Amino acid sequence: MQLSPKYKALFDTTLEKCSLKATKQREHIFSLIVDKRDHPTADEIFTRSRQTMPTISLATVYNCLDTLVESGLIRQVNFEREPSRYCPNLKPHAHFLCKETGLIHDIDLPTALIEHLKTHLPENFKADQIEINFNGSVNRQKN
Amino acid sequence: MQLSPKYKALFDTTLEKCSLKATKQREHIFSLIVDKRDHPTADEIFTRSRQTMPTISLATVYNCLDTLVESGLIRQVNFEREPSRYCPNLKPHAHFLCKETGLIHDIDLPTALIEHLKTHLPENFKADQIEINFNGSVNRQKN
DNA sequence: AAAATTAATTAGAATTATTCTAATTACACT
DNA sequence: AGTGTAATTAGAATAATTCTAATTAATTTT
Repeated sequence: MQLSPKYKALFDTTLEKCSLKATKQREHIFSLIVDKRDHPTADEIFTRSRQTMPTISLATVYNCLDTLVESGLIRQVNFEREPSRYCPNLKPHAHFLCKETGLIHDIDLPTALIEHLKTHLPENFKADQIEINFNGSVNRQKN
Repeated sequence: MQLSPKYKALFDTTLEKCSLKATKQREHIFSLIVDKRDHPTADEIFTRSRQTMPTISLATVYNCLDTLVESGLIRQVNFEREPSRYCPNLKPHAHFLCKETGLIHDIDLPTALIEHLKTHLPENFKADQIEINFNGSVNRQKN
């Protein structure tokens, strides 16, 4: 539950840049997401954060998550009508939801490919963000 | 509110193939979505359908939408925490949400590009579906 | 054609994720 | 220490969606 110096610095400078405060709740939630990168929901994060910070409220969890997403420290992942999930991987990547396990997997994508996708937009369309979500199943590897 | 023969045939044969019934509620909702392709929400569809079919219930709208999505006649579009929207465009395409107008635009993409995206998946990942969502703004065209 | 079976629709209640509200707390700056 | 602003908190409110149980419609069997 302790941020590595690298992430701690990222956390502090990013919030600073957005003129937001680096509170202990925000840091705590960020560290949980960085630590266990399993794309938890707000509710799961709430449960986990309570274990070491028993006074934190669900509203704060939502507030912190929104703050972290807005500042660009984490990404919000949405699949269909499911609750939002959160992801600390800041490299360009897609998500893959396995319909059998319910697990979300990160799929690394070359930046060039993402940029190439943007070339299919009409000229007057300016994209801030692209979300690429796969649905399917992961076959157990033969061994 | 009348399906063209082409869409009527598509509707009938597709449901037939899934051994689902081509009820008048399902047809009505499908025709609304085909007719006004503005990516309406379930609630908007409910309001519109009431105008010509005043007895239809919201539950039926949801049921019919689920049925149409499952049978592949329409696509469900999800942006962040917003309510689901529905799209009759069956060609491979992405969606672009303009943060200024709130409008969703279809972005045609070559099938080859979609297929190329799949090549970045690990070998044992089998994708049924890919969803590509852009967020940004549409600049008014100079004239 | 009547009866039986099955699927679809309906109204309204229930659920659930998320947002809002108003009060309190924490921190930064004089 | 006192003031101002931002963040946190608890709990209520909202809104989209799903569930439940009853009714209706359609299809098949007798």
